[in-house]
Amino acid sequence: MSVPSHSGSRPTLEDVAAKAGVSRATASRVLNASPRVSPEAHAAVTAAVRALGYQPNQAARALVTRRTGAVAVVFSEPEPKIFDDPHFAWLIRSAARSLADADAQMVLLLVHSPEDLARAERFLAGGHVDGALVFAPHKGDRLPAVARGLSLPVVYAGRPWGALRGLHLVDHDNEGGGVLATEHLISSGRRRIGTVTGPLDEHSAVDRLAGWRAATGASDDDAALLTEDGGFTRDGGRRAMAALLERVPDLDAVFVASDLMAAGALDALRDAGRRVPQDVAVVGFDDHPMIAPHTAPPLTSVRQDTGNQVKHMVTQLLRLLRGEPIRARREVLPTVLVRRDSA
Amino acid sequence: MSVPSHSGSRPTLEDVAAKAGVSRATASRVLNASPRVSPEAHAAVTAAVRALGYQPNQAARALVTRRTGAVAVVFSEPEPKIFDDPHFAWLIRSAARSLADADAQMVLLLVHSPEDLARAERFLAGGHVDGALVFAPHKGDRLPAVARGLSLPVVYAGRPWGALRGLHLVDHDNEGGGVLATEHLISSGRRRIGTVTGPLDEHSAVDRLAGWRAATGASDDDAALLTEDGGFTRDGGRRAMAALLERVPDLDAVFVASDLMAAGALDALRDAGRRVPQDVAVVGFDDHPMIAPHTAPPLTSVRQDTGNQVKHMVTQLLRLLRGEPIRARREVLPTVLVRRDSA
DNA sequence: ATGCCTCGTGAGAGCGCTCCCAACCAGGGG
DNA sequence: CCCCTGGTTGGGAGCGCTCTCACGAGGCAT
Repeated sequence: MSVPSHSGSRPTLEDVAAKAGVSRATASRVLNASPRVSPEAHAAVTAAVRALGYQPNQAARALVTRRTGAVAVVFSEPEPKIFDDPHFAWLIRSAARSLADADAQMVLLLVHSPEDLARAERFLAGGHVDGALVFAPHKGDRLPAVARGLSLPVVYAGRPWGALRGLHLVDHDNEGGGVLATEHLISSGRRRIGTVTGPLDEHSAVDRLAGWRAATGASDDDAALLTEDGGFTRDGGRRAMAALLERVPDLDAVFVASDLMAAGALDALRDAGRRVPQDVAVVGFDDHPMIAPHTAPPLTSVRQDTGNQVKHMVTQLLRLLRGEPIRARREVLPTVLVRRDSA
Repeated sequence: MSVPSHSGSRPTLEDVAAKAGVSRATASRVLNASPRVSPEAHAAVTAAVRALGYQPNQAARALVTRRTGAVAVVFSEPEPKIFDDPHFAWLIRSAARSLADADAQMVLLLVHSPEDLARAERFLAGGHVDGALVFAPHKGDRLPAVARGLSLPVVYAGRPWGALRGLHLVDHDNEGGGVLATEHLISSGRRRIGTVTGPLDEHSAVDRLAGWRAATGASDDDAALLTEDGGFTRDGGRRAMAALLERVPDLDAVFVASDLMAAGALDALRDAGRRVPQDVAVVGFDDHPMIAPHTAPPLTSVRQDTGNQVKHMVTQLLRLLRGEPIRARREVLPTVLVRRDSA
């Protein structure tokens, strides 16, 4: 039964080769754009591919090349967070675009629970993907440790907790951004500058706070007084702002470590009857396109270019996959201040 | 060179079999939970798997089984939409959860442009996935036609445009929901009831409008007067509400076809100095957990259970994949009215 | 004319897995 | 005592592809 092509199923490379009158090897060369193929053979194979509607079998290809062409994008965050915070939508979108541009498939893994983690580990170890982009900012998250044991190329967003040796990551200059924001407030004459921080189990939150601290030169006592955790949520920002206002009535400026929290802070300020920026100046962080330009008043904010960050992560991962020596294991992207009306 | 296991690379089934002292076939049987394996062989293989840290090679498995264990989730929407509208975050999250529960991998495809469409087609045709969940509500979208030519099991969210023959889909009872909302307004004594619709190139928007029309029994003239397109965006909802208010000053109720638009409509009503619900009663649609309970006043809304819809889509797709006869090609999920304070 | 290199090509060996088929080893009935 | 049955096992083919290797044909220098 050496039937060359059973009409029912998808055509194989064998069928293409037969139709083009060349060997399977030559057909494969054409498909993989090998240089050493005669123009005639190339034309014949191309025509056969088109005529047959041939599509390479990815599983067969992956089996021999040991490459799947897919990349996992892993978010390790509590479930509500990932889906309230518009920042994540932005990250997912950026990842989708960057990976599509690189012709890599994006496999999305959302890790909320220990079971999810076990599932993700199994998946990542299973050879389904060539590498992974990991978003796991929280202290105590087991994902980085798990990923490390996997011998899978991984690039992190921001600094994960724990040992950084040998990790590849793309971070933003969070501390520099905090300095930028705070110095802007100082140079516009503000004297009593508070800050609403993110959860301090995330490096980004810690670093932004450090920037504020460095720029204000606050004493330990002042820092304790002028700092309030807003948990990177809108409600948290509102509550933190209200608390700050109560504790420090003469506050005339605040650096809020995310735009989402800043939106909440603006609500709190409005409720308290403070005018922005006349009574209290506000600087946010992220320059989120869906938030910063649309608050009342529009928010002065530290821009972190999320799309760019993800693009760098993809670039770094692709380099890793190609086995190229990587320029910098840890990339730190700059942040800039975008001035609007709130400060 | 018949070296059984080269220590550098991942262990293969061959290695497991050797270590367990059985044949590759028996080892395979254990892994695939075949019944006809002796307890001893089973134990030996299980132990070997654990000892070696064996992970099946998915590519090899996919090559022979012709199954990848992955499902594509395709969103065909203009880029801004997918990422402003919290509804999409909700959909993605639901899909991630349902597919994870089904032990299927989720490959996310975002289609914004013709190039994206071509890429998606190539991907879907390439045998990377066993099936697809498609969200392509807009009239004129080429995706459903493309998908149809692919001989890939597909389940749609809502009714796509074009011929429905042979399509599998899970929809909500949008018209019924529109009736529910409007009758609630009527029964609470409202007489002049307008509606803010979604873009009428989506069936869901058309159906909700039809529900309003059926319940009000509006004449063509009245329908034209009392209807305004809000485009399923917050700003659109605000503008539509403002337009309606201007055109029909004695309006005392409005059915807004999405919560996001309803939030905008509430802004417009506030701007116009109308009290809700005293002057104008408002009913939304979606009962989105991030919006409806948090507006001022909290929104009475028609609940459509998105998580449930996606779960049904996954169930239907899995059935399709197993080759089981499918109960209903077109499932229509009920909607219920959730009363809060806005109507 | 002879050697050598380059170029295009085909044969064939796998990649790691599943699954068909035949072989095997009991034990029980004829 | 032999055959048959039923459960368990291993051999081996084959999924569709890539890639190494060897080979023939031509071009150039010797």
